Amino acid sequence: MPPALWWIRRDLRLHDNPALSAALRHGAVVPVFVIDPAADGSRFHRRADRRRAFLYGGLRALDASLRQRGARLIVRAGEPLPVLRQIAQEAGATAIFAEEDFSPYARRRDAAVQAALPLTLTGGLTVQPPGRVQKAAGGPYTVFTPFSRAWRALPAPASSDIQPAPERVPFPALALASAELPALSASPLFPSGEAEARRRLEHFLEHAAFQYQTGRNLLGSDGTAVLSPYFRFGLLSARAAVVAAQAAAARAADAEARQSVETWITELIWREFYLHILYHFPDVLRTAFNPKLRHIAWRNVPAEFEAWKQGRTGYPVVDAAMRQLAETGWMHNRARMIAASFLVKDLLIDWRWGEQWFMEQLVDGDPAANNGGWQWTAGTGTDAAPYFRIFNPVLQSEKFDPDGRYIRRYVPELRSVPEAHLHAPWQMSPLEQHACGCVIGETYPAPIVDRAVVKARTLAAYQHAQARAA
DNA sequence: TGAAATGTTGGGGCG
DNA sequence: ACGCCCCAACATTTC
Repeated sequence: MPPALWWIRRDLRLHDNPALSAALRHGAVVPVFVIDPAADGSRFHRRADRRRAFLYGGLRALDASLRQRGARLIVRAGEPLPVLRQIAQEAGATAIFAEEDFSPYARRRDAAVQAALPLTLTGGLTVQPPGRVQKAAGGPYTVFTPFSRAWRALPAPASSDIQPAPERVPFPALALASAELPALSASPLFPSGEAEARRRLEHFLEHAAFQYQTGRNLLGSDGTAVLSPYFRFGLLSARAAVVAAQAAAARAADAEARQSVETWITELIWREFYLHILYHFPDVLRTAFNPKLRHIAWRNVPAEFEAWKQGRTGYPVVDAAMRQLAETGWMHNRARMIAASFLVKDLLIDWRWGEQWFMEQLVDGDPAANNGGWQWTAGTGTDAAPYFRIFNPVLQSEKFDPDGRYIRRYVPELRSVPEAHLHAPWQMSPLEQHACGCVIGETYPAPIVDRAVVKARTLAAYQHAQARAA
């Protein structure tokens, strides 16, 4: 049999990989990754070197695993179609297999390749592909709860559905050139690779998963799985994760622990929901899903946007969140909601500015999930938070960082502030400020907005937009 | 996966 | 014993 190309994009794994399995059934396999300047230069990925470093680390790990199995990864840079045509010719390949992706760019790219080359797209990015979860009357869901009900009503994946990593990957006896991956320094917090992803999943499902219901909201503790970067590049199969979580739920000690694991599965369904939404409504990347909220009179004050990005808003929990992002390339989910709500509802800055910044900074930055989260926060999206729902950063901080561990970890200027004042340090008297060495306006910024006025301002802007659209 | 204002209820202190 | 008030706790409403 002539060989097949396994075109790798965001499925950097050997286990449970339908594209790889299809290529293996075809014959010898040439694993290919194309460094695509159009994708790398796009609005969301242009400055995202941290994410790129994680991707390249994953490719190096994949190459090492492939070499243990008799194959290797071929890396080429250029436009996908001519590059694939060239490699297919060099290898004498008669088929190309790839995992289907659903962003508008990915769909355009794949359609162009498919028009010229024998490319077969497989599932694997999601447990349920778009189109499988449909309303009874037909058409896509736009509200999460019924979507999740329909998702759960479908036959659950079983452990027998999960393909283990192949023991050998037959590779043609050819000298195929491969480019060096650019050297980018990777974050020590997120060692890349399939093995690390699986270790994290196993560890989570043995411990934190059983207290996930409450633990996931506590900013200062390790209550979440921190798997998002691994899902982002398919170092972990969502289907394998669901099967493993179902097994964990079955061995849970009590109903509460079982419910916690189910809540984590619900988060995976949110991931699928937003991938489905992006597939059915690609315009969400450009404008609000809700047509009535497409023309909000944002204030968009550049200095305030800068303060938000740098974590210098004067609101400790917001600043801790933004500094966690800048320092580590990741942010706790609860913190994402708080920081995003502050940008949109308190500063009245266009949610797309925040979406863009998150995409530049996040190791796990994914257009579907990130856009879904921002539109949810802004109240412009599918199943969105109502526009009048405005987080109070002080209350959120008291509730979800009660001992201030999160704030103290990321905002060193506040480390010596007593717990009672940590969430709203501007309320300290001048005497108290000097006593703990934190002087508002000098060593730590004064709040950049007065929360007493933002609520009315934001409600007016949203109501005005709605009235104009009606 | 909100916050704040307003309304309701019921226990207990007190004259 | 009774009515009155206070107030915490909870429910409802509003944005």
